[in-house]
Formats: sequence, structure tokens, C-alpha cells
Amino acid sequence: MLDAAADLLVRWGYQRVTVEDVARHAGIGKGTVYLHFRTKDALFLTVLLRSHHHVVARMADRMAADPAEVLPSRMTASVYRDLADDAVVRPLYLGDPEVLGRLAHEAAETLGELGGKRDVASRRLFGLLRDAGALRTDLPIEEQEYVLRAVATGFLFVDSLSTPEVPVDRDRRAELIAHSIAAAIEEPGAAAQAGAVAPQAVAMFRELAADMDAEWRRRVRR
Amino acid sequence: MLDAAADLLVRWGYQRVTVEDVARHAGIGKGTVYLHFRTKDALFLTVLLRSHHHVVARMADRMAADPAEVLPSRMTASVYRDLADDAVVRPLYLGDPEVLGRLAHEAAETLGELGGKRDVASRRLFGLLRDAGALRTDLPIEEQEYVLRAVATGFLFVDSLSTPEVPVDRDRRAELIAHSIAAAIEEPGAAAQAGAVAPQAVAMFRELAADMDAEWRRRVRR
DNA sequence: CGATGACTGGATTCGCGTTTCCGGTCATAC
DNA sequence: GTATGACCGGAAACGCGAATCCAGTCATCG
Repeated sequence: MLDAAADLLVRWGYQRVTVEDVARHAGIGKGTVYLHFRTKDALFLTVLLRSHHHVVARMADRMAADPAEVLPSRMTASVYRDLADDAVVRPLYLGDPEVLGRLAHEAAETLGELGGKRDVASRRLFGLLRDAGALRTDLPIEEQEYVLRAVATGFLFVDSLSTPEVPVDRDRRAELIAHSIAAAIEEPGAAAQAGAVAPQAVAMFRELAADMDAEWRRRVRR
Repeated sequence: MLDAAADLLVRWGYQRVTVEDVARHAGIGKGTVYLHFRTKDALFLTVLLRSHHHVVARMADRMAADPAEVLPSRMTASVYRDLADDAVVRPLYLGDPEVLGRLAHEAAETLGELGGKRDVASRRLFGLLRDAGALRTDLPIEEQEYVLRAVATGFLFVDSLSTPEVPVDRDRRAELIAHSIAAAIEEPGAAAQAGAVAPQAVAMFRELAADMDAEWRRRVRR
């Protein structure tokens, strides 16, 4: 059912999709949808939450498999690649009002508390990375986070913006993100220090993922 | 008259401003406006063009005064500061449809040919900077331009995006842009090489500015 | 019990006649 | 020659009743 909702959401946008559409598309009755979700909003919020959770979980998995993934450059590039493939989170990250409809507002609110937790995690990760000598210390930590956010935002938006000619393919663009972020805030050879931070980072993000998982499962009636 | 039009444009947006508003605000008759501009579009396009010209001209002036301003990092930071002060070009660079209205489409078209010239100039500047050893050569030139565009876009948008807390003031943000761009595509100590490129860069941008100046003056009847 | 779809009412959209608005013109005044 | 504002007509905004839509409910069924 969530898959059906997700599919229709990205194809038509929140406004145009009716609960009956979702039910039909999932091969169930409309009433059944309301057996599982209190409201239409709850349904689609859950869709968003699930996908968001997926992104964070993959992040943690990648860190576990390769410690260098804790570096902001690598992390961001990987998320960028994920976004390219996941049509649900892309509008979420881009705040696309066309797709999100009124959810854009609603989502920000509900995801806000989780966003807070994520910000805390991110802040702590930055602290760890600085202590480990993987991040530079020539900028205060808030400025580094601002730079990261700005650069990541830029690469995300510049594609969806009026640019007739995008010079390179998806993977190369991801590499360019990594290059830019690494150059701006990371220490050369930071990868070597990543190993020391990875375990804690993995734990943090797994916990975050678990929170998100719990959150969206909590929204399903049974 | 152009000042009046610019003022109203940024305050109310293209749609809400009528030609009569502009005339009244400029203390002249409505017919007089049409004595100088063939159409409403031409009037506002001229406003945009003039401001855009202003930005480029200031760029050239800064380069003449300080050769280090030819460096993409410095250049972008300065333009960022200019945008913060100039309420007319800001929506233009941001493509704000609220303010630009249908001009967003129209402007892109007419400014397109000038945009082409600017792209050529930019490309040539990048070539010169690489030859002078001010830019790195670890990335192909198109990718460096893409990175520059992406990073600049990011810093522009991240402010106007839903970010409750912007950690630093305007000038500091400009410095962070410079920092990020320098780190991503410039050679350390690039400033020393800038002097060799500056004269040609100044010439190029002055010519570009002259083109733009001619273009918007051409649109005024007399 | 879990599942369903007919049903309801509040909201949204549609159709369309009427009014208002405003870009552009031009006869007039200076 | 230059400046103006009354004026024109097409387009957009408005009003409003009718028609439609759809989130959410609930009686019914298996």
C-alpha cells in the first residue's frame, strides 16, 4: 500500500492523488486504507518518513562497510546518488511544492523533531571528526555546517534549475560534490582518520534510523 | 523613470505594477512612458538589463582596482555582496517568478544572447587563469565551471530557503563562499598569479559591460 | 473480525455573464 | 516637437449558483 502511495505521489503529486486511487492501485478497498491510517496526511507522511528512514539507514550501512563514508564529502556524494534514484525523497529534500502539496508544510513540522535529532547527530559527528583530525579547524563548526549545507544545496538545485547543458553524468557530479566539500572543510588525507570515528558514527546513525523507523511504524495502525 | 520602475518592480512584482503606476511614481504622464519604451516589457527588461550591466561594470572596476578580484572566489563573493544590496538583480539571479512574472521567461530569452557572451568571457577567463597557474588543472574546465555555478547557486539559495538559523552575517557568508570556491578550484596562493591575468580580464568584462550598456540604451527610444 | 464500497457533507471546481483593469493609441495642448 | 491623459478593446478578475470531487464514516458482508 505504501508502495502504491509512493508511486502515485511522485507521478501525480499530493493534490491529484486520492485515497481511492491509492486503494485501487494497491488492489484493496478504500476503507481498508483507513483501517491502517487515520488520515490521508498520515498515509503520505508515512511514505515520506519511510523513504527518509531508508536514506539514513543506507548511510549507516555504508559507514559500516567503509569507514571513509563518515566524511561529509563522501556522505553527501552518496546521498546525492541516492536522491537521484529515489523519486520520493528527492522532492522532499528539494521541498518541491508541486509534489508535496500541503505536505510540504505539514511534513516540515512532523519531520522537524526528527530533523532536530539529525542536526544534533550531525553536530556531534562534526565534533568527532574535528577531534580525530579529519575536519579542518580553520572555521568554527557552525560555519562548516553552513558551508556543507550551502554546497550540497547548490549541487542539488543547480540540476533542477534552468541549465541547458549539464556537463557530466550523475556519478561524476557526485564526485564533484565530494571534491568540493572535501576541499572546503576536510583535512587532506582525512580518510585515514575516518576509521576512528566510524563506529560511533554508525551507532549514532543507526539510532537515528531506528527512531525514524519507530516513528513511521507508529503511524501505522497495525 | 527607470528608477521608479525598478523601485515598484521589487516592491510589488511585475504583474502588480502598471505602466500608469510607473508614470505616476516618476511624476510624468503615461503617454510619455510610451514615448521612450515600445512596450511595458521593454521598459522592465531595460530595468533588468541596466542593473545587470551595473553588476558587470562593478566587477570590472573591482578587477582594475585589485587584480585578485579576477579569481573566481573573490569575484563570486563580491557579486554575492552586490546581490545582497541590489534588490533588482537578486530576483533576476534567483529567477524569482514572484517578482519577474512573465519576464522570467522573456528575460532569459533576451538576456540569453548576452548570457552567451558572458559564458564565453567566463570560459576564456578560466582558460587564462589556468594558464597563469591560478586555477587548478585537476579538473577539466567545464567541470570547474559547473562546480563554481553549483557552489555559488548553493550559497544564494540556502539563504532564501527554509533555514531558521543563518549562522553568520552577510560579509562572513561572502568570505565563506570565497573560501569554498578557492578550495575547490583554485591553486593555493593564486592571488599572486592574478596580476598577469587582470588586464585582459578587465578588458573582457569592460567590453561585456559595454555590450550590455549598448543593449539597454538601444531599447530606449531617445 | 477484517475488509469493503456506498454514502455524506464540506470543500473545491466549473461555467459563464458581468465588471474591472490596463496595455497601448492618438487627438489635443503646449 | 514633446508631453499628456481620455479612450479603446481584449483580457483578466469577480460573483455565484450548479455540479463535482473526495476525505472520512459506517452498515454490511464474508
